Amino acid sequence: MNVRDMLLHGAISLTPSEERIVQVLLTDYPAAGLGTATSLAKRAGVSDPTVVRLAMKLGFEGFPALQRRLLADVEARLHSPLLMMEAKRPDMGTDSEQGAAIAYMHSVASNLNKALTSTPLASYQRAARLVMDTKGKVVLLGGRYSRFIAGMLAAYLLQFRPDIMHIDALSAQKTDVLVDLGKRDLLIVFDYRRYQLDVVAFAQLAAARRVRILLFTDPWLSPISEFSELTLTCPIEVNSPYDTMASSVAQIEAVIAQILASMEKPTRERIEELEEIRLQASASLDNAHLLEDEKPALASMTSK
Amino acid sequence: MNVRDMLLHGAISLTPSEERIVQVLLTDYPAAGLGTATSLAKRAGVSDPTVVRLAMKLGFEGFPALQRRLLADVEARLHSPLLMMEAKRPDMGTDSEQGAAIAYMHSVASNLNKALTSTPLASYQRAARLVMDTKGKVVLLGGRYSRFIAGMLAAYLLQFRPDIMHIDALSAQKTDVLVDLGKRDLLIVFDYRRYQLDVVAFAQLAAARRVRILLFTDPWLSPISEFSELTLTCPIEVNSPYDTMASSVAQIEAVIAQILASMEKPTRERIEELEEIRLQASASLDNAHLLEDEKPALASMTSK
DNA sequence: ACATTGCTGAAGAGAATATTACAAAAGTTC
DNA sequence: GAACTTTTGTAATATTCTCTTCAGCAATGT
Repeated sequence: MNVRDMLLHGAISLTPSEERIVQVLLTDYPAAGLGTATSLAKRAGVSDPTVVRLAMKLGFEGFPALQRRLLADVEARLHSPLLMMEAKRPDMGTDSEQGAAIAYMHSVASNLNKALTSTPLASYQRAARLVMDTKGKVVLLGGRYSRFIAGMLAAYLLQFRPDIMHIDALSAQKTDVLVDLGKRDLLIVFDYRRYQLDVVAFAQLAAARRVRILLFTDPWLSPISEFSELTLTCPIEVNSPYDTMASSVAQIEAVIAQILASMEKPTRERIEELEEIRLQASASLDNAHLLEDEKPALASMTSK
Repeated sequence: MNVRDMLLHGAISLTPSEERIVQVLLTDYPAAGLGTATSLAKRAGVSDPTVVRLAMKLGFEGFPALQRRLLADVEARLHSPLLMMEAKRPDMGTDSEQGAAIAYMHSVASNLNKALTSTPLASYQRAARLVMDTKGKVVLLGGRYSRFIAGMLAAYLLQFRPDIMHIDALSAQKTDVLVDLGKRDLLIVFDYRRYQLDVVAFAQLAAARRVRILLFTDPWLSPISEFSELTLTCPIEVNSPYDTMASSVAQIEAVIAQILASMEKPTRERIEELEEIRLQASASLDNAHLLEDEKPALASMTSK
């Protein structure tokens, strides 16, 4: 079993600091682990003994042992047939001209795959628990674009628990919200690169008030990560001047899925039923269609 | 210049022992050089000082310096998209119990792949043209969840053309907007299943006023498709009581990419520059971090 | 045959790194 | 809110690694 799988599916419970290390390691796997233990520690913002402890927790004799295993992985991967193909990759002409949209979709797909391999299950579990165990309010906040993601998550969460509050546009007055927040509350903040000053400032103020913080950001990490309780990262770079948010959306949906899974059966069933009913209600709305088309699965585009 | 090229095309004359080292290094590049100097020496059947001398001969300050350079190579090679795909491999029966989030992500990934193959390029091109050729206003509207996607698209479009208007919550008063709309205008509407009555109604009224309609919906088609000018579909079903919106997000981003691609160069460059500048501005925000590590590409977070 | 030059490895000094021990801080539980 | 457990970082220690010095060795030229 290679180290990546150990980190992703490992049955070991990780402490917050250890989780940060794992995150760094997975984001830049395995290179991040091939330097010294101290360099890895610094990158993860923890101390070197913590790195060593993690190595031992994983069953290695010490950090060098883990490193040797990583090296074996590198070797294996660099000799894989895929890499040979990679060497002579033509780079596709799809891009430049006409097929921009298709090229873009491909690029998003590979981005999503990266997301898949760089966030361990434990992070989702923690996020789910963090949200559901919070006794006080849950406040959501996002940046210029990411505020829409915050909104989505808020819309979902509303169905699971009370006291959800989405701060859409961050005006000066909105800072007043902070007055009512304390250590029993949770701030979920989305801050992807070109980290917004006002968002960071808000989070900082919240942190000062001991509000717990769940941060969604990119692998470069928003400054907020320094005082967040849990940070979930997600790759965002695609072949476009803009970053993609598709993976981020998938990520919050995954958190929702995790919450759903960790609920007691009765609760979950109630919600599923609720959703079922809504679906049927809407279906009856346009029965007409359903009667005409037996297999709508591939009907895609019509026009006039 | 990477180390391999230095070894291959380097203009340095090598002693026999050094040549053996180079050979080993090239045979198993770069893994052979990532351990200790002594281990490499042993593999080449020479002594460690010889390895050190070689490193210096190549212009490095010492063996660790050479090693750092090798690491950079690894990173570059391992981060190619192709290898990411290979690394993912689902395996595992993660599903049912604990791994809900991971299972969900996989499911989204396959959903996205489906999206990739089910919308022809032509649709994106038409959508792009429709948006950019509209002389009048562009109004965006979505349902309970999809209104966030509408918001995102609106946020992007605002940068490309004037007269963008996002109707967030659909109140009775908002219908008044219709008064000002006519056949020179465009309504972009998102309506995924459990098609919302009010959204459908609004679209219907718009259609009656000859407003052109661009519809984003699922393969089962919202009733709006009957009077829309162009319909883009996108699979949404995943293993969860809810539907995913990740692919929909990817889709609108793809439309943006297409718009960007079909712009005249000057316009596009202006926008790309704008984005560049924003990015740099935010980068300088945490320069402090980047200075510490030699390889900032992934250097990400330090603290305390 | 001898001297010169350059290559190489052994050994050890010095530096960097990993690890342990301990104490402070944070979180948890009653 | 106090006692407990857990987690984390600091500082000291132990280990490992790099690199320098030097002496032996081989090749080449005189």
